[in-house]
This record gives sequence, C-alpha cells and structure tokens, in this order.
Amino acid sequence: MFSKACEYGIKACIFIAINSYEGKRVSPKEIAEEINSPHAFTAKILQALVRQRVIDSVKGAYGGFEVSKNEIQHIKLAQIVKAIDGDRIYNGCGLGLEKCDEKHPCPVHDKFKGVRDELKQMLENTSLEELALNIKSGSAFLKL
Amino acid sequence: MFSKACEYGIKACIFIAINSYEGKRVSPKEIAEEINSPHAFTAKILQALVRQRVIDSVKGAYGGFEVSKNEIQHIKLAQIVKAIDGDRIYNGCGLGLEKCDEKHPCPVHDKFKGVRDELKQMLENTSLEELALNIKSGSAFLKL
DNA sequence: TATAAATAGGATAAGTTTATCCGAATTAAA
DNA sequence: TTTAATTCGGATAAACTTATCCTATTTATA
Ligand code: FES
Ligand code: FES
Repeated sequence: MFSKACEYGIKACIFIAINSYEGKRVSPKEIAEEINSPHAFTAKILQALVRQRVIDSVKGAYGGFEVSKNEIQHIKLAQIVKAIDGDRIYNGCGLGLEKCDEKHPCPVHDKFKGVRDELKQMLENTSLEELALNIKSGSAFLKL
Repeated sequence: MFSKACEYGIKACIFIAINSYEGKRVSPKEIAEEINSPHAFTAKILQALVRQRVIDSVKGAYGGFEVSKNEIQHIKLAQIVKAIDGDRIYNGCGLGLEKCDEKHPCPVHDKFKGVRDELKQMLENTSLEELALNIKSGSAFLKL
C-alpha cells in the first residue's frame, strides 16, 4: 500500500508530534529507535519532509526535528503520504493505465474508484493530532 | 497499490477469459500486445498463475493459455491478486508492523482497517466474468 | 572564537522488482 | 518420426527502493 519510506515517515511524524507537544526536539537516531527503522534512511525521509514543509528542522547544537504545536491538528496523513509517495495512490489507475480517465476507464475503474476515494477521504480526515493521542493514551503502538 | 506483475496478471486474465469464451487459446506474445506489457515478463506471471491454478496452460503446438468457460464467473479478482502479490494487502498492517493485531494496533489501525476491508470485499466480489464483459461491450479498455 | 552537537547531502552498497534472453521440454500435425 | 509451435524454467541484466557511510555545514554554548 505505502512504501517503506512512507511508513517510516508517518511513524516519525507521530513521534515528532508527541515530543513537540512537550517542547522537545528529536534526532533521527531517537526517532529510529522509537519506530524501529534504520536511522540513516529515516534521516533522508525527514529531510524530504522538511523540504516539503510538513515538519521543521533546526540545525546545529540543540537542534532536531519538530513541528509547531498549532499545526499538529492541521497536518493530515494525506500530506505526509503525498510528500513521500506522491499522489498516484489518489489519482492513479488501479491497473496501471497511463492515467485514470472516466472517458477511457480500465475494467476495474468503477469498483476501484470507490475504494481509492474512501482511502483518500480517510487520509485527508486523519490528523497527526489524533494519531499522536492514540500513542500517548497507550492505545496504539509505533513498533513491534 | 498492486505490483506491476499483479496489474499485468489481472489484465492478462481478462484477455484470456475473453478468448476462452470463443474457444481460443492465447500466447504470452498476443497477451502482451493486447495489454501493453513486456512479453517475457508477462510469460513469467502467467506461469505463476498456472502454478497457482488460477488459469490453465496447454503446452506444445496449438497450445496457449486458457481458462475453463464454466470457471470464468467463479474466478475472483482476489484470487489473482493473492496468487501474485500474496495476502499482505488483505491482512498486513498499514504502517508495516510485523502483523496487524487488534491487541497491539498501530496508530492508524482503526481507520485503515475499514479501507482495507472494503478493498478486500471489492476484490472478493468482482469476478473475471464482469471484467471481461466490460471489455467486450467496449465500455472499458486494457491499454493506453 | 573554539568546540561540540546537530541536520544536509553526496556517494555507494544491498536488496527487490521488473525485464530480457536462451535453451529444454512438450505436443499437435505433417 | 520429424518438424514447428509452444510453454517452462534458469540465468542474467536493468531499474528502482531501501539502507549505509562519510563529509560539509550550521549553530548554541563555553
Ligand atoms: S482507469 Fe483504472 S482506475 Fe480509473
Ligand atoms: S496494526 Fe496497523 S493496520 Fe492493524
């Protein structure tokens, strides 16, 4: 469904959000430990998320990754997924035709569209805030 | 969503079904031309589908790939996808945890499960027959 | 200003998926 | 029984994703 990079990216954002609530910045190494991912690869993904302005980074001593507290509720899963995996998952044809086109549909178009749109809705309606709360409350987990 | 191999596999099955209705066997080359795929790679995928008993093959002169007419309505998309991509898409965790477990859910579990189950339903309820009819009637396309 | 702690980014390696090629095995028909 | 058409399967290559390593750059603090 999502690439490994995207899975790591989502989990990383959640962990960053939790820490940002407490005013703490986190390093790729801390993040990687918490989400059980290779730290150097995770660092690359974080760089991409910064370039796409999903999260913020502060360089130098006492730096790290963070996200502004006020933004946490407004950042949606859809933004993270789009920043890393692009928007093929939202717009692409399920059978890989050049583009998904009502006028020239593939055989599964009608049925696939429903599922794809539900996925899109889900990603657009889910905020980093609620995901972070699931972790804080202990009702969900980032690894194992 | 699906691998390239799976996309080719689904399209190939549809084309095979259409021809089997007319008692014709088809070769990887014909299939590849019709679905716009690399023919040698397509042949490998067809071999896998034969091993998994989704379709049949007849070796030697006048051989080719086919599917028994009576089966076409009973073959579901889900079988094809499972034969090629496995069942991670049906059972796997959206964030890549070792397994999707209600007792140890990832942060997106509740929301992801809904989408994943809808996808599963769609694939289990869609038969090769209806997809083939979409092509025959000219209301859907296998390439471009 | 020097130092240490951090992100940024390039180069490279490892692993997986996608793709190609070729010869072996099979089979219908001449 | 020979031939030609065809699937099967192994070996290999190309492309992409995932992962590692090292150096440069930035920046707060001593
Ligand atoms: S054309 Fe294939 S999903 Fe729309
Ligand atoms: S645990 Fe992640 S989807 Fe169920």
